[in-house]
Amino acid sequence: MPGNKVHTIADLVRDFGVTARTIRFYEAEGMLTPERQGQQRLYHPRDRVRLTLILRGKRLGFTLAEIREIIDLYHADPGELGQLQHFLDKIQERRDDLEQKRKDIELTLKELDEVDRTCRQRLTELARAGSKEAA
Amino acid sequence: MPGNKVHTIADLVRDFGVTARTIRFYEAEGMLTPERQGQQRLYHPRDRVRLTLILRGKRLGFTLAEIREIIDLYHADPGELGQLQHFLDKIQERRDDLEQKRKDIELTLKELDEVDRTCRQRLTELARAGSKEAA
DNA sequence: ATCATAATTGACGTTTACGTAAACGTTAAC
DNA sequence: GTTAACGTTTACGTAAACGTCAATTATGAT
Repeated sequence: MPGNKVHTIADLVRDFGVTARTIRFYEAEGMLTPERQGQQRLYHPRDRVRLTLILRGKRLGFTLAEIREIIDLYHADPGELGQLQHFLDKIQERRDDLEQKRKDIELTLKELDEVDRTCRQRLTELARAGSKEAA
Repeated sequence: MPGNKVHTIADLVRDFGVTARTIRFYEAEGMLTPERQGQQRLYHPRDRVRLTLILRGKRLGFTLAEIREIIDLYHADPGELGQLQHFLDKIQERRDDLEQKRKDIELTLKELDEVDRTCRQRLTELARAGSKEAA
């Protein structure tokens, strides 16, 4: 149960389906910051959240650098006014990017539906031909 | 005008925003099959379609190998019954994949919206504070 | 004929995102 | 007290997807 506990690296490996190497790599990249108990790493809920975000980003084809930027947006200090406008711009960039991906998905799904239909049609044709042959 | 004409590699570079190296690379990978006129390559509408599909796939984070599979689905010979079922399975895999991406996009967009809202809120706060200060 | 422009080929280089292996340090179990 | 299980560090390796030359070749303009 990933409720409120801390976790070992093996837990994350099990829960997220990635290798320990990968998890340490993300830490080396500054994207995870586990506590240390002597030599061992202890992962807090915060790290699990981040890992979730990282993997989600990966599924969408973002590079780690882009994912880092996105995560930074989430945790960004409000800061001063100029920074804020910059943030808003960054957010809009990401949104445009995601909207593009969404369109790409719709198109691809439509085309796959089309292929699927003709495929099933051909299937029933073959079935009919088969039953005739048998008769 | 990419109507029905054939195109040089420079045309594709211009129209698709990729380098000639990339285009030749895709050909070496068997994903484009331009006609040859002596030494030069001539790209037909078919190649433009494929390039479109390739770039769309890339935006969605698919590897070239995956993109190749998807394109193959589009042009797959109906073949025999066993093949057909296999195709249908492949199609379903891709669909599931795309649905997952869609969910990921929705989540990310929601979170970005959230960040955007708090960002704008902070912005108006700063604006009010600024106007008070001026008074 | 020559010069510029566009295209090709071949080869090596680069970045990203990890994989893999070796050697070492804990802790728990037997 | 040693062996097994788990974790760490260091370092080199690798696959994918091109980038970046450098050396040709063809073509059109002057």
